[in-house]
Amino acid sequence: MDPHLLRTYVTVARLASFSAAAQELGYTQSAVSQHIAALEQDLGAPLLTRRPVAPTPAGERLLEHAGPLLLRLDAARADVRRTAAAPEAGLHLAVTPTALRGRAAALLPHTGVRVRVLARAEIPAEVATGAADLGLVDGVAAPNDPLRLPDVAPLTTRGIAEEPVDVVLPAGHPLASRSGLRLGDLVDARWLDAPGAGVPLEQLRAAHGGGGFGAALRCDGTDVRTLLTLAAAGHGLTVLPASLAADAPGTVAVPLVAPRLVHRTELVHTGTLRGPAERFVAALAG
Amino acid sequence: MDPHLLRTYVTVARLASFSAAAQELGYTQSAVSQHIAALEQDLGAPLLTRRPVAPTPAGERLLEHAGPLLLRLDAARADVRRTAAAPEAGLHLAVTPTALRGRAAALLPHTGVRVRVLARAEIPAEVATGAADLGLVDGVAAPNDPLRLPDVAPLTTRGIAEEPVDVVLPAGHPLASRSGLRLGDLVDARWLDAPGAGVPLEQLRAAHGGGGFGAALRCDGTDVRTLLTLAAAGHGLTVLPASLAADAPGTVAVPLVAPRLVHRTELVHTGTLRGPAERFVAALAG
DNA sequence: TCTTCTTACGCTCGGCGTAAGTATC
DNA sequence: GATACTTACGCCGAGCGTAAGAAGA
Repeated sequence: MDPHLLRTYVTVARLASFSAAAQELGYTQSAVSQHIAALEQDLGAPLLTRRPVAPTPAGERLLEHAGPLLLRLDAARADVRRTAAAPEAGLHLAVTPTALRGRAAALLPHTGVRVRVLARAEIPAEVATGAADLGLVDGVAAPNDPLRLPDVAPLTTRGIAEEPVDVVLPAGHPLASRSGLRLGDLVDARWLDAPGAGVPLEQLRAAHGGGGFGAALRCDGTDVRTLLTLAAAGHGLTVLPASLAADAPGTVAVPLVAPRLVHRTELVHTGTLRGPAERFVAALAG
Repeated sequence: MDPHLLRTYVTVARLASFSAAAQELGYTQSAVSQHIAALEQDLGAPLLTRRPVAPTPAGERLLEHAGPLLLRLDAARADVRRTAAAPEAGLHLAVTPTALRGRAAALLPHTGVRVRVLARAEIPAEVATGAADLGLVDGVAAPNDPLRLPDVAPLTTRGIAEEPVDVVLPAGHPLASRSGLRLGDLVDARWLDAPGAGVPLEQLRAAHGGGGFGAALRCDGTDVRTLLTLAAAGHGLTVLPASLAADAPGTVAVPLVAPRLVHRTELVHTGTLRGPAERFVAALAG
């Protein structure tokens, strides 16, 4: 299971074509054919049907494994090189849309910072592969409970902030006058599913334990303003950290009182911090 | 980063010797030397000091990555082969010491079953690499909260049982007459650390949020009886599922009432179940 | 001086490209 | 018959072993 062969395989599967994959990878189409044949021989099972080119059941399984594997391989290489290389001058941050606020924002150095806003699930990979020095991720969890992040590599996480969670309702919503809301009362409400910008419904479903939280509208991307616009227009509910939910026009923020949940922000980094990243983390801790 | 080179590297690091690693791997010592040189060139950094042979900082990082990487590689290969191969006749279970009870035990087929009792952390790897068809893992968690298992490969987990958690005290302990105990009152107690046999202190620490739970005595292995003997002798406290804690001689089991925690048992398997494993899971679900 | 890793060198085999073959649409 | 994957074959380089070299204990 040479990583090269694996990479060829995922490319072929993605493009559903040997010749297109060959072109993308800079091989001849013959070489790609030989790669796939070698993999199939090694694993003792056909991985692709030809004409049309599509993964077999065994191939589907391999595809599920291949992504994380190649990612981890990249992460390992990046981590080792970074450990050995001289610390860089700049500071690259990868953050979720609602994670960079408060102390973290205040303590950011004033020069040499680059910030990338990404969806929650992409942050660990970004940090692991060295595309970012530090990640800031947020989400809802039980108090003092760490967030559940995809583990693409051995990363260190540390909670840096917790605050109450508000439910965002359109102004005039029947529940908008309540002083507190229980998640159980909202299981069957219309919800906005915006895993990139807001809190994934999955996390609410997990916190409540079980089903419900059907998505009325799906919103991709990392723009919180759009999410709030949709909430104000009554397309569904969403949750936000209390300090952020307060000043969204056209909406009312009501504290979520049960189950006991907090909006938690975590810092994600590799064990080996140096340069500006190290100073920023030290400042945050001190 | 050829996996072969990686495997050679971890072997050399483990044995702290090129020649010993060569012998173990069936290479000449020259080949091992070339492997390490190739890796170091590829990664652009020295990984080992020679004489004595020990990992450099960069090498330490690589070691952290290498284990999970090679494990995932094994898991991928096993998964693909299993998907393609004919379903096997027997049923291999990998279980933690206190996970195989109740319905799961009752519904087990009467022939062709092999059970291996392992520490919690080893079960996912066992299932992922195909050494077991199914895993049963237990631990404490918030109600309806999934257990946090090391993710070595894309595995499917499903909760199959939850029950109250008891604290096991030696008979005559000052707190033994209480009707319920709060975890917060026990932070500074003497605890038994038996990650293989019982609930890891780490999980209690996480549930309580913060420090404490110092280990008075460490007990390795997967034998619950020994753990209870130690508890009865007053070497420290431990927690167990209520149904199990009740009948341990020389001890008193007191329900843990806060924070709200449950002893949860989960089924771990790959997506592709067949043969006896599939029937067993279906029986458990139905 | 002995042990242990490194380097030199030659051989073999793996892997790529060219080109011919074959199967499907 | 055109398109797209497979197979044949030759070439080059990667990787292994043998053996000589170097460096530390």
